[in-house]
Amino acid sequence: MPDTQTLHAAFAERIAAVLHALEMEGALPHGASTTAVTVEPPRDPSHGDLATNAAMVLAKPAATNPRALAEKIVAHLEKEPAVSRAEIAGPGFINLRLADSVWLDELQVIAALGPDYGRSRVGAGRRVNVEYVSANPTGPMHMGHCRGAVVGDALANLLEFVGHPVTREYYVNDAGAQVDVLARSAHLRYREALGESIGEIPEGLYPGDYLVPVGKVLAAEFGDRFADAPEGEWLPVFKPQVVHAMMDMIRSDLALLGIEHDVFASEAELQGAGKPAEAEAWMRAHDLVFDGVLEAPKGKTPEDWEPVELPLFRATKFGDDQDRPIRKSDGNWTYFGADLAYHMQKASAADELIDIWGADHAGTVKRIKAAVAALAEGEGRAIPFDVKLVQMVQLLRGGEPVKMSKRSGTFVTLADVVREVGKDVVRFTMLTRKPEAQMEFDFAKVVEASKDNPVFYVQYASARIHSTLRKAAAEGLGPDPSALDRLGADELALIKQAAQFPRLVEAAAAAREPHRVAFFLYDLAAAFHAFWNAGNDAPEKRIIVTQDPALTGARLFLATQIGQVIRNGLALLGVEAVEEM
RNA sequence: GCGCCCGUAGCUCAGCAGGAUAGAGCACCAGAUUCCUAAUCUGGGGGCCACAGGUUCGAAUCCUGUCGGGCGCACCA
Repeated sequence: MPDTQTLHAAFAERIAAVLHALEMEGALPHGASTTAVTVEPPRDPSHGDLATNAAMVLAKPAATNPRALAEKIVAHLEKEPAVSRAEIAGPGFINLRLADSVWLDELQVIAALGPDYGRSRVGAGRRVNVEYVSANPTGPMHMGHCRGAVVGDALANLLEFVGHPVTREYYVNDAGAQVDVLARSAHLRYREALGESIGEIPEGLYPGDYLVPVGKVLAAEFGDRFADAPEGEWLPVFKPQVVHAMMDMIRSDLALLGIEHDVFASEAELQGAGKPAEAEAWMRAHDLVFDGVLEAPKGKTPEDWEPVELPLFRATKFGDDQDRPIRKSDGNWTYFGADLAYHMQKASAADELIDIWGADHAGTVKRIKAAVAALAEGEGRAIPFDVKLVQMVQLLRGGEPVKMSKRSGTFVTLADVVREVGKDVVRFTMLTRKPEAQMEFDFAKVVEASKDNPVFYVQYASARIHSTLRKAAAEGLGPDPSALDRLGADELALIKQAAQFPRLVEAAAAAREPHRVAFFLYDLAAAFHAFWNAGNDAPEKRIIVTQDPALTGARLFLATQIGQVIRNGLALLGVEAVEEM
């Protein structure tokens, strides 16, 4: 079953076989490196369906010139039945044109594999842990979290699709000072629920209304027992409860986007289980942590700077600018100290790690990468680790910036946005820009029903295909592959474009760039619309040609498979393919 | 002062682990279209890929430096 063999991979193998044959003939030296040989579709379709640089790369080791070598390669390739033409071009490229049957067969492959078309095994079962969102559990999700959530989720989908077992993980920062603030804020709401007039929420506490119901729950559970009690009594009781309530809220916000994590890792539990201490011991045993004194920061020295001896991780040994403290002078773990232990924990159950962070955390990338590198060195195994930084999203409404401030509690929540424009629009839009570039999200534009709006444009292609199928069915016509040879050049071009999907998926997964799928879909939708539009002027080019059922069947079959590829691509993005609009 | 990201058409952005003449959309220009397969279509102009070096058969892509923009630089999270 060639379910993992993409068309392009198959041809890459055939070309490799040709090179091997040439080696046996003595035209190529034994053991010449072929790693630089590429087999890929040329940018300009007039150059053919596939091109290889083999002759250029291997000319030097073969002690000949590229064109001479190319001729030998071409002689072999021309014998391949699937190759209709092989020619030498430019400095020594070999351009291949594939037989039409190859593409028509690919259409059948799409039909046979359905939702699995594009699935691959290149991930080879390597376990990947993708940590994303990880918003502090101090309030509802707002739009600042949205992009990372979508990018992380789509990336997880993509990695799964190419054969990685994926763990979707959320790190809950429930051990720091901000959750104390949260618990204090909740305590105020608790007193409010007991009938006390609390007035303005004091500076430094969370003012959001979302804590009101939490206060009521606490009041119902504890009565007035903690109303006037010292903080030391209620804080340890309130904190886990409030965090739990926040996480419930966050989970339901994420569910609106169709996001569900496999693991919620609690920083407090991690610390409670002594993981940071274990990590420190391991690091000390490997001479990766030592007691030392930090230099004052260069450039701007804080007034209250004083040298203190702290346990430091040797981050500089792994490319960071500074060694990093893992514990504070009060003995508590630093955020980094806990995070280091957390990454060790993740690495113990995965072969590769990916973190999706907001760009505001860019400054801490080096230290965590250093930590994982140190772990890898200590364990003597490679631990591939990527930190993807996601830039902030500027919210606009008709071109005007939407201001939000967490302090005043007027931030735009994710739930509001999803309610206003819909999950699919949010998800797709977040993927229409590479994550490391800033983007704008304009409420007016993302719901526009026009060609300028990629979400609409792709969805419309899907809807159009389905409406055509419905119309055909009403006339007693349906997809039928028995006369695919009736399809012409325009149709073949469309198939060729759709057939790039498996290759694109692998490339997007390898580069960890799910946005490539969104761009691919936009291009494919554009090609389909152009195909469709040809029928406006020339009725014989329409998909449904009532007087020619055989041709109609073939075109409906084609349209169905294009729709399948669009559906598969959208599924990776977590967007549903609509059947009508 | 240092680090990270970005710099591609007037604007918003792609550019597939280095490939052939750098691509889309918007805007602009010129045509077509009132058709019903609703939410237009076809074509065109427009570029020193920020700049300068380097690596090599070949660079928007990799390396170094410069300039410009954004973000970050605590024992914070």
